[in-house]
Amino acid sequence: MRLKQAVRQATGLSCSIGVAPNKLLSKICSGLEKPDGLTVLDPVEIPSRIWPLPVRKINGIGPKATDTLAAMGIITIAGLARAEPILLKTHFGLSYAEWMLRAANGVDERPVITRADPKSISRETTFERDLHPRHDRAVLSGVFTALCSRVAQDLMRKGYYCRTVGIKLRYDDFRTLTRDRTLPVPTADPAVIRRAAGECLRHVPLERKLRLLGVRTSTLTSSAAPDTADQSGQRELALGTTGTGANRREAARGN
DNA sequence: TCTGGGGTCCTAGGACCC
DNA sequence: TCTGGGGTCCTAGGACCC
Repeated sequence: MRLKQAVRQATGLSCSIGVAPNKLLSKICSGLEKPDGLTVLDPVEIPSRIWPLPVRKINGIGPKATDTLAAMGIITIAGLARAEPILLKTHFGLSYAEWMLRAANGVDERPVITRADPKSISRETTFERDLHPRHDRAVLSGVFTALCSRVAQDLMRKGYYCRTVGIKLRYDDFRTLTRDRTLPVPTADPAVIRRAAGECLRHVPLERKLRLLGVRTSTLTSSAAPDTADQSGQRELALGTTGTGANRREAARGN
């Protein structure tokens, strides 16, 4: 209640809170008495308060899994908790099936983490009208370069370098595809990112109109350990002589 | 309920290494 | 020289979340 008061004082907003033995149950509980709710769950109440809920309430079970479960006759969390493990496994694979069963039984051992480094940084945009790769080439090229610049700015502002650069395309029929390339050396340089993204673009069909274009960077390292151009040359050489997989593959591709 | 812009995690195949 | 097992990295796509 003090937390709710503090939020209201700081923001003027109400909030709903779930107090439970773990993150999974807290998340479910936080939604049970919206708006301005405060739900406290004792583990012994799992059968009475959690099991009657639809499976969709579990954070991690989305539209697809909900549909598949419904087709198996499983609607509630109770039904999921009782489900035959082998049956779940055939539909969802071992690890997701095991996770589902644990979740349905209120088991969740994940630690609370309040801060984590990002895994990827990206920018994307949907056009006001679908653009054709050939007829609207100039516009697309400008947008593409701008996206690369914004991603590079984001990287620099947040203090990261990326080693993998990728693109995302959505066609006018809503099909989405991605391509990515991994660089030998981490970078936050807009020109290097633009070149790598352009390379990705060459490996994609460009006959249809495009609805969306995006640029993504991943395999991030923090600013603590960037390679300067000079050092990277030496590092390349050293890797070449010791023979890591990555370096040999680069060599095989003619880099 | 749909769309948009940002993310995370998982799976799977291929290439390559020891 | 070949085969096999175990492992990593890269790439692509899908499900899911806010």
